[in-house]
Amino acid sequence: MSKQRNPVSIRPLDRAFFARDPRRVARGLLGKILVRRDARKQLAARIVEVEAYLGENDPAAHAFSGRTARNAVLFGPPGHAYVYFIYGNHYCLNVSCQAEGKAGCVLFRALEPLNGLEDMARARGIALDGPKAELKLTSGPGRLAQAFGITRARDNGYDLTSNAGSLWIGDDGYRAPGVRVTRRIGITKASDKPLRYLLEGNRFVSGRKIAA
DNA sequence: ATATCGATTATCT
DNA sequence: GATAATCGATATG
Repeated sequence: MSKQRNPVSIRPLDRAFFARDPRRVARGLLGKILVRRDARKQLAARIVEVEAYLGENDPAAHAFSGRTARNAVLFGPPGHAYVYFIYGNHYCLNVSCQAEGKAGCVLFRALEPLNGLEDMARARGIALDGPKAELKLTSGPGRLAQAFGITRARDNGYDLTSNAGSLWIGDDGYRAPGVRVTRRIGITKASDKPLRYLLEGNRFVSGRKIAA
């Protein structure tokens, strides 16, 4: 009778995990799991690509020009969802970091779907034909938000640190194999800084081409 | 295979 | 009035 640990148990990340520099949080989030649970669905997906945004010190960050109605969550406590709407079409999910008044955050760019793939496909409006279709479920910030039903009205400001909630982030003990760091995607300001973190070789990482 | 482009709206200047 | 932390479709080699 050796000590046994349930391999599928997932522990929520606590507030202290997010109360650090966004670069540390971004690295730490790789390999963790985003969970959506409501009456109808149980969605889970492993975090394979993220970007750090450094608050008021970072020209590419939404918080760069100070607090507004839109980015207020970033100036609040760590571990809360910051959801914004972009290009008239897409929602993107971030988690607030650092501390109250320090508006760092991490953008979720790609996930590897683990559970509830059929529900994700339905939310995305696509068919789950083959292994290739899975790649279109959660590879990209807009795609993963749609797959998880994330909207600003529903999720902005939501506390992501409780596994009693409908949206949270957990650790199942998985250890990230290799982490690669590149420039951030799709931004015009401070685009040279190495603040994008991804799991090396993971096929769910967004964007075929990598800018070093 | 990569490149370019239109969609569509909240937010800020 | 311009812009944007994107996506999917279309064009082209």
